[in-house]
Amino acid sequence: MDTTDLTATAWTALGFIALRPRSGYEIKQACAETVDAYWGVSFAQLYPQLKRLNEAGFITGEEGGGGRRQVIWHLTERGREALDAWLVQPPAPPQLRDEALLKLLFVQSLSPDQARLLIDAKRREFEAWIDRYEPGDEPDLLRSYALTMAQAGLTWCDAAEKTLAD
Amino acid sequence: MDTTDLTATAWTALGFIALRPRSGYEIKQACAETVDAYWGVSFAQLYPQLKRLNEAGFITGEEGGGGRRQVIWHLTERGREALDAWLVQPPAPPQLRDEALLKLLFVQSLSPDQARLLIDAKRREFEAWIDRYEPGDEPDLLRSYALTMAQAGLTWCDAAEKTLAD
DNA sequence: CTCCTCATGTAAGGGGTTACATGATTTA
DNA sequence: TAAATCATGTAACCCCTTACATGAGGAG
Repeated sequence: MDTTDLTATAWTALGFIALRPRSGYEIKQACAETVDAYWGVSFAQLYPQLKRLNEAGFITGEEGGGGRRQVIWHLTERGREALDAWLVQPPAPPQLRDEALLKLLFVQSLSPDQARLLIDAKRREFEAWIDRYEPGDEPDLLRSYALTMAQAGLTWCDAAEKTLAD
Repeated sequence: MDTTDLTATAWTALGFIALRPRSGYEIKQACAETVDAYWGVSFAQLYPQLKRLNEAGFITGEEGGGGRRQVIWHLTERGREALDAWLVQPPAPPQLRDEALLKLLFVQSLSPDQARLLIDAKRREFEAWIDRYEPGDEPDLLRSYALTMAQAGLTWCDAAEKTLAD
């Protein structure tokens, strides 16, 4: 009933369960395949939150039929309502922490060599994104987001190195 | 001596002090003007960390001469060495949490209207970035980073809305 | 028979945010 | 003289991460 103690991780889990019934392990996998880059989820947060979602009556557990022990979570009607209510609330402002950019601020005027190293690090990062979120078959807004940003990042890397060359 | 208990906030403060001597309040201001968007710093973290930097011998405090009570922090030689050592270490991978994108994942196939609202929210965010990091006089790598990303974000918003129109 | 993957959890610690508390000084 | 800004700090809480713990099933 009291949804105040649900963390963002809980809503993430609820969202994936709404797409189709899953185990906690599968939710983690789904995160890794989709929102990984801008939304981290760890088991240590996931399992306790699943328990809370269950207590709140938003999901129900079903023992998996396979040989391995697992619990498949299903969305309840109340869970659907709670999820819909959460989805229409204005999203929290994005939070990011990028140590490379912070360091770049401090070295950009002092040491062009170190600045170049930091830019290289970011370049590899963006290239990894592009590899990872390669264009797929179906149109996916998140995939295209990651790709657009990564491509822009590479453009910035080129420009930044050119700036340093002066 | 023991630098292990210094948080990223401490290194941020040290970096700004290295640029020129400042008070804690001025460090906060400098963050707000530069790294704000991708590196949050709060007073509650800042002041204790300044105390630790002082205990470690990385900075020394000087009572401000003005009417108001304030401490101006100066970088020591050891502080410079520690900062340089930190700067050359490989930067930690960036961490971001964007609730809008998470919600978008869950509504993109179900409710185009809600998806449009989320895209609008991101659009306003990017526009705010562009206003805030308006091109300045001197070439600044961080400013251009923010602007490049914001512009790419707007491009994505347009494309995403077009995708939804189908 | 060993190792990797599947699968679910617990314990401890850490960095960060929000809220609270205080007081002087400038501005309207 | 009231309000906004300057300026420093503390207390409580919260979410997350890392590390640890356990055990079964499949692959080689």
